[in-house]
Amino acid sequence: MEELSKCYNPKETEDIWYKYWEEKGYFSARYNPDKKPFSIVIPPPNVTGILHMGHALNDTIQDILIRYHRMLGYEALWMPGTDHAGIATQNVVERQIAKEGLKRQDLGREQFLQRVWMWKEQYGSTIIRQLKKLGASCDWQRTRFTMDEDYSEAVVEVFVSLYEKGLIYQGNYIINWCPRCQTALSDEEGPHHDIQGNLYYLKYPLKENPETFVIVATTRPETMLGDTAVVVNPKDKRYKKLIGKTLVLPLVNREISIIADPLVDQKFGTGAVKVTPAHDPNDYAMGKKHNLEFINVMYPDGRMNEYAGTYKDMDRFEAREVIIEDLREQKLLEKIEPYQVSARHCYRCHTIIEPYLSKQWFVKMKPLAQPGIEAVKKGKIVFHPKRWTKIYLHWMENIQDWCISRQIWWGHRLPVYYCKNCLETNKFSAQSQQSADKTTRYPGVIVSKTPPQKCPVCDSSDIVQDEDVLDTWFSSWLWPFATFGWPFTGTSDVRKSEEKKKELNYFYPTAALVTAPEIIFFWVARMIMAGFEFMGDIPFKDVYIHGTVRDIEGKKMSKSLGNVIDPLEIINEYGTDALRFSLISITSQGQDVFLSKERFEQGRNFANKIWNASRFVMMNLDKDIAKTDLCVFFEKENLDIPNRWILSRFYSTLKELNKNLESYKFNDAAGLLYRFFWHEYCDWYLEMIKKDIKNPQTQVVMFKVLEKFLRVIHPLMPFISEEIWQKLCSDGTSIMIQKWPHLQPKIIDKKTETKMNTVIEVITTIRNMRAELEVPVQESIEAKIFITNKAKNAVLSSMSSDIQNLAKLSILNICGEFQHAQGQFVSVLNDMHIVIPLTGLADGDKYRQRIGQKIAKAESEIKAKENMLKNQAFVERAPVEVVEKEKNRLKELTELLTKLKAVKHGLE
RNA sequence: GGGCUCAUAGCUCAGUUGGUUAGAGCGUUGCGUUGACAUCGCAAAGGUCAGAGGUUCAAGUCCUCUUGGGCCCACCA
Repeated sequence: MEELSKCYNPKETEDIWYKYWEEKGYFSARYNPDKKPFSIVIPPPNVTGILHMGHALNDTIQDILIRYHRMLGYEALWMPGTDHAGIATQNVVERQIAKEGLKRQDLGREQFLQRVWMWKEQYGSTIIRQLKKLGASCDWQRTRFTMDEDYSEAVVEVFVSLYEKGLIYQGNYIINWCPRCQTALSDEEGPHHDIQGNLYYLKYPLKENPETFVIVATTRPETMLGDTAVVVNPKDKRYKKLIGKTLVLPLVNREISIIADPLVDQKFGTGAVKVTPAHDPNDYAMGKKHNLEFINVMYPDGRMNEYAGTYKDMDRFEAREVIIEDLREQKLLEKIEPYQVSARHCYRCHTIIEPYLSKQWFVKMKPLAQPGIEAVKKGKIVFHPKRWTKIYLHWMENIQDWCISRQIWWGHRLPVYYCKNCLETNKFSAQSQQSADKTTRYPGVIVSKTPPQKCPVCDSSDIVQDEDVLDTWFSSWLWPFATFGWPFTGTSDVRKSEEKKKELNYFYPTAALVTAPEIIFFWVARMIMAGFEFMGDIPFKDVYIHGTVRDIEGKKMSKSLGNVIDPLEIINEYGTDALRFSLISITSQGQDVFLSKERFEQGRNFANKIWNASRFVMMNLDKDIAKTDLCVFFEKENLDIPNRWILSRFYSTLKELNKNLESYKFNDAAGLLYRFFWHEYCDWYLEMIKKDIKNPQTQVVMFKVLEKFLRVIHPLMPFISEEIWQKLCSDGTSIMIQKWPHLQPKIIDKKTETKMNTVIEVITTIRNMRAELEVPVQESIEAKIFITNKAKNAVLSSMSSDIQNLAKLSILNICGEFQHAQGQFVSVLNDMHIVIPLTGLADGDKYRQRIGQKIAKAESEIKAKENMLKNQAFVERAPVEVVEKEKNRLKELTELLTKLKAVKHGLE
């Protein structure tokens, strides 16, 4: 065994051990029929990602689960990888080329994509390197990327399969359009946020009588240029007579009619609603229902188009201002009221989304959701904490179709091809889109896994591929099985693909999915749907949802707010184990995590404590002690109280620890280990055995408990546990591959724990008395303990030298019946009197006061208990044990009070 | 509009199915550095558990309402 330096220095060891683990292949997992599988797929971080606290928390939890199960003897696989993150990555590269004064259109699709791949090669593994710093024990050889060739095959397979089942369709609908990213988005990608806007009341003149108006209220007046009707409630008396009449739309002078629909709320605004079918989902539905015209008045970039007349080329918000001014001039503006509007925003660039009519591809979700709903209801998939179940189910039960086409370049291109000839031929013929036949459902549209050489309908070879790419989540939702190589079409090597299938069967379904609440809909729910659809089974059994990492003020950590605490900085300053331990210990079940830098000191201090205690043990440990078998040793039953106690405490702790880890209570696990090691092993056990440290039984127990502690702390603090393990138990193997300690219920010994508690209480009481008497630590004093209980007397007698040591006593007498005497300081501890002679010590003012306080407290408690027991209802209705307990407690209190009073009396 | 979540010591938070005297870390106060650790030790102070009502023999814990934070969902122009 080597000398250890005085402080734990994480920087010197972490990288070395990480490299060692990786080189030894300890992270890799493969098909192994002799072991049970335990697998987790990482929520793939964006390739553009850099490690933030959210990742640090998320991945620490997963690493704990993986390391724990690996030690339990499972074949533990943690599947790593990154997500191509369509819009996010495209934005990053666009910004990069913007520095060269270029737009992606300047480069053209192919060249631009080349630049993205270059970027990915250069920076795409940043987050992987950072995960390694965190100690993540992923099977890196398997690292997947959602744009890998074989992964792309999975995406195509899925698209074609869903299309053939009729679950993917194309159509013109109002979708969420980001004018900045210039792409369609799914509903999930356009979260609602309130903005302060206005409700504008516009006057639309009646054709037959331009001096009378219908007043409509709108929050987006610029859309009025595309209005094709005004709708009122048929029951609305104000407008009944006007239904069917014609209005002249101001500014554009187009005639629109007044129609009636019961959906209109008479109480809102004026009760008359302008209808812009091409710019609002409700209006769209209204337009469909009443056969209205759809007039799109904007370009994709949010500027007004040729249908906007004189407002052409103005930005939508500029147009809003100008239109309002123009209406005001024409006296067609009734009023403007401030109004809070809830508007969707692009989740990538936060631009206000424009509901926009366009032709997109959609997935029919209702049929896919059904098995996912049942699985959760039946408990085949369990959310932790439970409350997310409801949120998941609510979303699944109200699921909307998923817009999956994106008008960007970076991503999986749709496996959709167009036969120009067919498109041309069918242009003017009214085509039924209801056809069940996948080849004729959309004339001219060919959906195919491989690019078709010629059109199956007309044989033309004038075929082009759809320009759009798929939503990133359309590839992510396949992650739990596509990462294993599904659908295994890529290789012609049959044996290899058989092997891959075997692996998938072995590791799928995965054990748990660990993630933050933000992506339950984006990802978790969709993975469940894809799992059922393509694997016929759940993708994971447990979903553990942890909290969001926030700053100390409760704000979400984000770069733009500048409130981030960089995990790498913490690693640099305090060490990885400190980061991991601190993060875990403040994460209670799914509650958000409020972080400040100081929190990491606790982790660092704990690491240092482990380090120094280990150093102490190693300095005092005889060689070869490691070989002694603890069990045999324990069987002899000749262990003294401290040794029995610490063993019992270890196994008691282990029992709780196992429970906590199984139920995802990581903060409890961390707290348990912290308290055990610091306050039991170090504060009491090591202090107690110091005086006789060469005692052979102590040597063994001291070593064994430390060694086992290192194993159980390893999943939380992998580096320091390895570093010490290597020095303490140097048989050349890593702690990573050791067995998790086997629970030994026989060693849990509550009697010994009780005995030791008595000793601890006695010592604490004497220390307290010393402090009150202001006796310096160096000064040894005399003390007596009076106890009539023979068993307790025996315990204290056998431990008297320990008590003397830890309470710094020169003489300790353990006697029977308490005798009152003058000039002594007496404390009453349960059934014991603890006495310090006052000769040469400060007078007992403080002490007299203290006794008075204790008497008052005992009296008030006794009164409460007496009242409780006098209460007939309590005695009759409470369980017998509880009543018994209260009676005993009252008895104890009464005895205590008698003693306290006697002591006080003796003082006077 | 609907839903979730939080409010416990000066600060940040634990507190299982209701059952003795409500816990931890940090901070505060006092004492302490000859050999594991000052990233430390010993001891202490500090709480009418947000407010009101209810259920119960018994409420920090269950129910209702109120107040104040945070979050999510939602087609009311």
